[in-house]
Amino acid sequence: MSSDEILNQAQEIFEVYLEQNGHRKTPERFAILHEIYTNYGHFDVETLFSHMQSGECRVSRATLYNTMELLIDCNLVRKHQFGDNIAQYEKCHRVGQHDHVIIADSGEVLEFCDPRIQQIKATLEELFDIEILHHSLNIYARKRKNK
Amino acid sequence: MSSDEILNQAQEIFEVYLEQNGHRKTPERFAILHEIYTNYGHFDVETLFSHMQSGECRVSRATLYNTMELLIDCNLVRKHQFGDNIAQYEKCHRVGQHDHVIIADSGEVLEFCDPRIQQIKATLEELFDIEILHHSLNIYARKRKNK
DNA sequence: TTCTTTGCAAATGCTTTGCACCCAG
DNA sequence: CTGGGTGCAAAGCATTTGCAAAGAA
Repeated sequence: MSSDEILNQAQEIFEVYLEQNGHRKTPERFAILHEIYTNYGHFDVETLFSHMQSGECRVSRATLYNTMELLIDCNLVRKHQFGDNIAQYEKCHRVGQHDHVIIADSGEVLEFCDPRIQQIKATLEELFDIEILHHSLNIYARKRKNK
Repeated sequence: MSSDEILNQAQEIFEVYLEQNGHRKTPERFAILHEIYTNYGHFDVETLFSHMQSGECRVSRATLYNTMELLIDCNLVRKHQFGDNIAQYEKCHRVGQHDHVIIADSGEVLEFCDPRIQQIKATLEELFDIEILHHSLNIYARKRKNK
């Protein structure tokens, strides 16, 4: 599936979500979705804000924060807190469940997916009699120096 | 090992750490360590602050934040970010590596330890040629309703 | 005495909120 | 039209910082 198709699907999902929840389909909301799905893997609100300031549709920080909540609510975006207190966001439509390796020096974020996580979750659900909603696994590491 | 012994060991570790790194052994620092090791599992700075205000040794928030860094540096305390942007801390001397289940409704924190995490980490170190420093795995769940 | 540490209060930086104006429905 | 949405600026809140005073070495 091309990234255009992914964007289109995301827009459709967002539209349906907005309709079903009685929210208006404003140009700002779609501009934000478009920006996110066109340009980023992981990002923070400030980056998004400054990029969109130099674009055609300028939105305020307030609108960005509002819209992020909507996008999170309809599973088009996920929110992370990687240690510092700047929230990081990530688009997540059709992106398989994965986890993160954060490189200490550079802040670079790698992604991986290990099936053993699912096994652990299954064990926990039984052990604690809980229903797992989601999880976050972050590995903090540094690159090996000696080759 | 009793909790008194754990406290004593922690104090000793802290003392050695302070000496070796040219930090002074102030009463505030030991009062904070004592408060943490006597009273909490997980806690945030504000809780610690207000509890210590009503105690004998009153410390400022600034000192609390400073001291938390020292304690983290010598592995007597760990820092978490469970989603919101209030940092949560946890004492960790002689507490085996473990991870967390956060119950959505109540905010209750359960602990667990699964050896498969270590296996995953070993795999990742090889895969990405990195040296893993630490990790954080948080499972967000809700309690099963029907019994 | 010396120089780190403390405490206070002000500053910072991310995020939220209040409110007047605007526009999707 | 009408009420939800937007932008702006102000407010909130956790955390950090500057600086004078305190006190550990």
